[in-house]
Amino acid sequence: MDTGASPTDELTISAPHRELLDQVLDKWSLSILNELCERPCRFNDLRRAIPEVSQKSLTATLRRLERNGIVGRELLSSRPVAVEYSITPLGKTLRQPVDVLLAWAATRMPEIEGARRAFDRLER
Amino acid sequence: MDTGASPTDELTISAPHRELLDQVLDKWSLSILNELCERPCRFNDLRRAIPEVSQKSLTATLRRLERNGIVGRELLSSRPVAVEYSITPLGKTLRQPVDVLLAWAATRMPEIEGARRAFDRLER
DNA sequence: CTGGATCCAAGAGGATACTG
DNA sequence: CAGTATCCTCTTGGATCCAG
Repeated sequence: MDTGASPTDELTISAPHRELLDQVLDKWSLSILNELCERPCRFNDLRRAIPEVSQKSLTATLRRLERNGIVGRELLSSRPVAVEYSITPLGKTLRQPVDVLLAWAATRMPEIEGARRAFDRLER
Repeated sequence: MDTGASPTDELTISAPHRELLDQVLDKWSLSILNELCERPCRFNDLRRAIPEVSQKSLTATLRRLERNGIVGRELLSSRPVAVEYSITPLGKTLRQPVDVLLAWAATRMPEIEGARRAFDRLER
């Protein structure tokens, strides 16, 4: 495997890409994706699974993910309204890149914590 | 090394990891990394390279990246003060995961724009 | 049960002025 | 040149109440 990066610069970042990643990698999206990758969930299932998120933020995040085609929303019944959220095929393709990122975070965390301590020590 | 996590959920997200990714993938970090991956830069070089960022945000982002060991800061002279920012070895390890993410964004962008249009059409 | 509407507090971030 | 300090605005997000 070639880690030598592309000869030119694959890393160039455009505004639309930045915006997309902002929408998809925001504070709660990863936790939601994590839940929905395991099983479809109703609204309150997600609230229970991620207790720190407020109802408002959960609604907003789900709407955003739905708009971007990452999660699907299905009306199940309509008397005591039931809604089921699930991951879409497109959403599943996001998992591998995110896993790479999480793996990086996990591996490098000790180094980074060391850097933080060194920085804080000097800066004080 | 196995931390005891089940083999199927690599995607589990912990608070420290989330926080780390927030610090390192925020609005301006990717553009800064992009510049510094090509060459070390002085403060105003970066301002010119990324005209949309304010001085305040640039300072804050550089400080944060420096604290996390992603960029280095070197005082060059001291009469008309000169400072050079550069990517660290740790910072370079971030490039591959970010590239994977950007590649995802680039390939999936058409699909996502389609999803957005469909959503907006129905919701209106 | 799902989620819209409203109010409010806290933080992010821009503009400007000033300093070593 | 490379910031720091201040002010001020705008957004984000929590809490609460209400509706289909």
